[in-house]
Amino acid sequence: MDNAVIKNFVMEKKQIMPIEKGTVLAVAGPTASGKTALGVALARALGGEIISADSMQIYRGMDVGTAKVTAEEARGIPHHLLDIRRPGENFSAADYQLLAREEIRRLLEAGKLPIFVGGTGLYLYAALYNYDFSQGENREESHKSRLIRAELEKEADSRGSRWLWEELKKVDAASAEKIHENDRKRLIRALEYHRLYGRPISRNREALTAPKLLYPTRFLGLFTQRQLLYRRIDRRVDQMLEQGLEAEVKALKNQGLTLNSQAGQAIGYKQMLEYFQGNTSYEEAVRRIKQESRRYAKRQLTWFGRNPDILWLDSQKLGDQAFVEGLIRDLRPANPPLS
RNA sequence: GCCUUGGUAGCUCAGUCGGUAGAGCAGAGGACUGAAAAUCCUCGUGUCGGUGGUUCGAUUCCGCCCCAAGGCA
Repeated sequence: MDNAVIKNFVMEKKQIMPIEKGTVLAVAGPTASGKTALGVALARALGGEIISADSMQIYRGMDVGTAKVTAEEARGIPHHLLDIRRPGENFSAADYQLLAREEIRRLLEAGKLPIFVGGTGLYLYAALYNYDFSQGENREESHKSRLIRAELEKEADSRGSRWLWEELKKVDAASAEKIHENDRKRLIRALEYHRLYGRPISRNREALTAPKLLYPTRFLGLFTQRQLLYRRIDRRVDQMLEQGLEAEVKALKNQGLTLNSQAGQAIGYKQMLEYFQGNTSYEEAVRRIKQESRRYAKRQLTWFGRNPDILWLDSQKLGDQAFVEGLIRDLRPANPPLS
């Protein structure tokens, strides 16, 4: 009944070695597993700063619904890549990659430990591994890419996604083989890529199958027994409602947040917007928020579960002061020898 | 008390003119290289309310019992 993650859950204390200079730390895990608090604790103890890896916390004004760190929780630790877009603005994994790597460079130069904290797998991997989005093209091209995408979107509407798949097969058989004919988004991206750059998105097969870490990285994952995690998620959604989720979404709606924007797709926001439109009852909206959050957590576990670089920690032990102190002691860089 | 209609997968229900059953939702597993809190794929055995009878064979027909909803007293 329990997921694959538990199989990797063989954390032994002795596996944790002190971090060396130039290392990047990352804390991953499903929603509501305690990443935020652990990140702050590690940052305080190890001289680090946090780089958020969360596709929705980048939006200003989306606070309680995304469980963004509060000033109190941050305890003076700087958090980066939070609140960097207005809801309604678009943002991509490639944008994130660029910004995140900049942050890494900056922090390492300043002698700080960069600590990634977040649950968006693609963002985390885009920053840390050799993911290649063919970034670095100029503005014009990004504009062009948007046009191409809109065009493909239109064609898909009239001809169906099967047609997309046939098109892709003609120009990039390797991708067509990997992408299911119903997976419209990925089909469109693959075609868009080909039309834009004239080469298949699958060109770099080794990087695709065996991604490599770009920095010495210590990857921690938080594991929680499924039932317990679900209970925590349900409870947290209730807390969000108490903390004013409804008012937050209403305010954003008044500022123009809609269901078709990227930000409007966020769990909690989407369902509240639907409720405001009169499509669902309040109770139904709340039920869906909890359910979608649970499903999301499950997908996150699938995403991180197979990663052999991740060292899994039992999130239940995070409440145990001694456990956290022990973890910090193990991670703390060996003191330079008394010269 | 009598009549009617139901009792089938966690939930809502379909179905078997008698050969032990299937959808939706829920749930589980998986994929993921410019939307990723997005997008997509795969997975359905349950004393067919209980009990007796008819039958080679009953969840399906018949009797009785239990439970629920509605109606009549």
